[in-house]
This record gives sequence, C-alpha cells and structure tokens, in this order.
Amino acid sequence: MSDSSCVVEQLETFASLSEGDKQLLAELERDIQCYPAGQILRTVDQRHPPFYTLRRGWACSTRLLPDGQRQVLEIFIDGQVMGLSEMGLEYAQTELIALTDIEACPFPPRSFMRVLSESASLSSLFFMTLARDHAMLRERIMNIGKRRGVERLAHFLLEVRFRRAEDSNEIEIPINQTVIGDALGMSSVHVSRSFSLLKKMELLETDGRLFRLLDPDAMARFCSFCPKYLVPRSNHALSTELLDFRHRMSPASEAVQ
Amino acid sequence: MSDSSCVVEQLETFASLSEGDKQLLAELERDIQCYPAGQILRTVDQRHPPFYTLRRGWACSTRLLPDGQRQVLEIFIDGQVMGLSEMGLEYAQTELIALTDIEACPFPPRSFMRVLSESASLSSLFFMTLARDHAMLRERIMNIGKRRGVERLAHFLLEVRFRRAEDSNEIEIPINQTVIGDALGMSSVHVSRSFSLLKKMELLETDGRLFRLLDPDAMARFCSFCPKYLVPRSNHALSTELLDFRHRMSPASEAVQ
DNA sequence: CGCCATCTTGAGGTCTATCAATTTCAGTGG
DNA sequence: CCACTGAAATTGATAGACCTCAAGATGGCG
Repeated sequence: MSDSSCVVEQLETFASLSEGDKQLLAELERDIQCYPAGQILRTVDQRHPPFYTLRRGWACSTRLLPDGQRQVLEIFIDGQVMGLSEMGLEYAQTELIALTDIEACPFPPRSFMRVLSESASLSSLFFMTLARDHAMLRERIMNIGKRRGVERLAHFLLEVRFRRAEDSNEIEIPINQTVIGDALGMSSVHVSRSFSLLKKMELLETDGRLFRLLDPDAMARFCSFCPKYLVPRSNHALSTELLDFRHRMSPASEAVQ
Repeated sequence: MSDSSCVVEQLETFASLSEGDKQLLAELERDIQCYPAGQILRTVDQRHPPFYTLRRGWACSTRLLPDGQRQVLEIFIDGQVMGLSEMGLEYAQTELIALTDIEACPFPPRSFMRVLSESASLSSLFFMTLARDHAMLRERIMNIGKRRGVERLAHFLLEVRFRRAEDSNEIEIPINQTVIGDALGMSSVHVSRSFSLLKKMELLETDGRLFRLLDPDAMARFCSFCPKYLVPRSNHALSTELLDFRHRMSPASEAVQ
C-alpha cells in the first residue's frame, strides 16, 4: 500500500469527479495526524464526532458492554474511511482505537455537512463508501450468526486477503488474537485453537503475525466465502450513469439548488 | 402506523427539503405494489436491483448458506427503505422476502442514480438513512457476538418497540420464532425457551404474537439495551447546518478539534 | 538474563444445537 | 358442533461447541 493508499485515490475509483470535487476531497487529507498503537481517537458519546481517513496502519471501532466485555465492530485497514457511518447520529456510538501506529486525517463534521450540501457527486460517493462498509457488516453478521469458530476465522482471513489490493496469499495481520476474538465473537482461547485446527487442516501456515494461505480455494469452500460483497458497483456503470444524467440536466451542475 | 407511514414523511423528518426534492421523493412511492407473505421480491445475484420503500407490513433480507441454513440480516417494518445498502454493489447480495402481506414501492436503480446526481440534499438524506441502518446492524453484531440467547431476544423486543413510532409497550410481531431465530443467530427451539424464561422473569407476557413488555426498564438493564443508536442526528442540527452552509458559504472555520 | 505480553494447552462446566415427541391453535370441511 | 389438518410452539434428552479458569510455553526487548 505505502503512500499510494491515499484515500482520495481510493474514492476516485468509484466515479469520475470534477475538479471542484477533487479539491474538496483533498481537504479530507490536509490534516495528517499520527497516533500510537492503543490510542483512542474518539470516545463513545462524543457529540458530533469527526470521521477519519486512515492513511497508514490498522484501527478498529469497538463498543464496551457494562460487564466489561468488548465487541470489535469494524476493522479498518489503511485506505479506508473510519467512522463515516456515525456522521448520521447525534452522538458517537463506538470508540475508535488505533491497533498499530497510524496516520489518520480527522475531518470535522461541519465540513462534512458542507460537502454533503455542496456536491451531489461527493454525497453519492460517500453513500457508496458507506454501502460497501454495510456489505462487510452484513457478512460479519452471517459469519458470527451462522458459522462455527474455525469457519469464522477462515472467513476473516480471506476477507482481509481480498480487501488488500495486492494479489498475494501472504498477509500480515498486525493484531493479537484477543482483538480477533472480540471481532468474531469468540474467546481468544478459541481463536488460538481454531488457528491450530486450520494449520492441521493444511490450509494455513503462520510465522508470528504473518499468515500464508496454502489453499485459498479450499479455504473459501470450507467457510463458504464469496468475495463478491467486496466488489463495488463497477466504475464504468456508476460513472457513466452519473455523467449521463449530469450532462443531460445541465452541464457542471452538481451545485445544489 | 397505517397510511401515515409513508416513507416520504419519514425521510422528511431528517431535513427540510425543497419542493423539487419533495417531488423527486414522491416518485419513490408512485408505483405501489402488493405482495403476499412469503413472496420473494428480489433474489440474490440480481444485477442492478431496485430498492423498495415499504408502506405496509413486515419484510426481511436474508442470505442462504450452501448447507441450507438461513441468516436473516435485516428486518424491515413499514416506513422503512429496503435494500438501499445494496445500490452500491453490482449484484444483490441478499434476498428480499415479504414476511406478511405487504405494500411496497420498487424504485428503479437508474432513477436512483439520477436522484443521487441531481440533488445533494437527497443524496445526503439517503446517506443518513443508510447510516441509521448501519447503526442497527452494528447493534445486531453486538447482540449476536456478545450476548446470550435470552438477552438477544430481550434486546430484539426492545429494538422493535423503540423502532415503532407509538409509545406503547404492547407490540405485535407478526413473524414466527424460526425467523426470529434466524435473525438472532439461534435455533427456533432456543427462541421458544428464551421466551419462556422472559415470562418466568416476569418481564414479558404474550398472547399469540402480541407481546407486552411488563417492565421495559428492567428488561433494558437486563440486556444492556440503549436506544440511542436509533436516534438520528436531530432534525434541527442537521437542517440548520445544511441551511447554514447552503446560504452563506463562509464557513466559520471552527478549529479542528 | 529477566520481564512482559502473547500464545498454547488442558480440564471442567455452561450454553446452545439437534432430534424427536407432544401440545396448541387456527383453519377447514363434514 | 366437532373431528381433521398442518403450521407453529413447547418440552425433554442428548451431544457438541465454546467459555472460563489456570498453568505453562514462547518470544521480543530492555
């Protein structure tokens, strides 16, 4: 990923944007902040929280239950937008935590509202981004609700593998088994046992936090993984439809009424 | 709910809209269709599927696993938008099924794209709608991942109670225990046992599919339910912010927090 | 070398699934 | 009015998945 994982580029893949839109988007990454692993970026119940674009590292959103248990809701990998879904709520519902040292760009909520009201194409872009996050959550519900521990873990590994741009079966997952367990709704002990099982099944080799998928197809069959939910509506389809209508109405009029 | 549950009205509560926007929204409900209980509105893998506004009845989105197991992902109550989150994907990822006899209005994807490209305020409205769905999914993950059967069920009952506009502790849930189980990641047998337990705890009385919450506060404590995730960013906050920036483009450059 | 977090492994107990039998109840037709 | 029917709900018994507690192993790092 490296530097090229800038969020603006990622978003641009969804649709072609006007220069004005690109400038607005560029603002998203103007304020680059560094946070150490473990840092809480945003707490629960914060009013009108910002969202963040994640340039480097891993992070997650979590929630605590009164009994101290923790559920990891989303895991963010560099290039993703964090906390977008909570811009529609009065108060933040989740904590945002850096899992590794990260670089992230906070984007203030008022500016976000401005973008929403100024640009239809950016609004729809955010909509699309959120729709993809939505698809991942849905899949997670499938995973937790209907699969056993080993299968959940296999599914998780495959999801990470397919979310990364590189086409490699070696993936580094820089988070510990407790976090993985909190994300998959299982105890860290059971995560460990499930890893062992995958190794015994000869689907996986590990070296510290580097994971090698020995037979991704077999693994996908094992946990009925299907990567389609990660594929957004194709650039072409979306951008032509957008442009189509934009030009028919009036050229360059994504400005709001 | 009855007739007043028209979706346009629900959406309007989020922000104040221009006349043009209202007209566009009205199109959403021009094509009213009736479907009997059990009817599949939309299959998996359908390309560029429509979404629907649900005027009357209950519906759900589901996915099947290869072994025949079924996960209910979202449960829709009249007044909601169904399938919005999948407008960002090339192919539908879930099936949409009527749980009761319903009235729903399909909205073709191209028209949706037009709305997205024409109106920033409607785009952001859809964004907000999706954000709320997102919050419910998040809560579901908490529920399935970290709570036991009885607590899941209690949480489910409270969620339905608070999603309904009426402020009553009697709720009718016109779906069977198998569907509830498929939504909560538990077997129908266990759903039945959990209902019994809630009754024994004197938190619940049932009469067929009518449920009376005897002590909603105690129940909320029992399953650590907090309705905040159902509350969208307040009308006032959103609409004033939108208007604010729409009318005077001079953003009082509030310090980045 | 020792320290700390993390991971692994074992044993016992809890929660929940599954299978199967029974009951309830609304609808149907005699 | 009553038997018949089929879907749904309840109940019991057993098995399996998973959690929890606890002890030991591993490995990076000062």
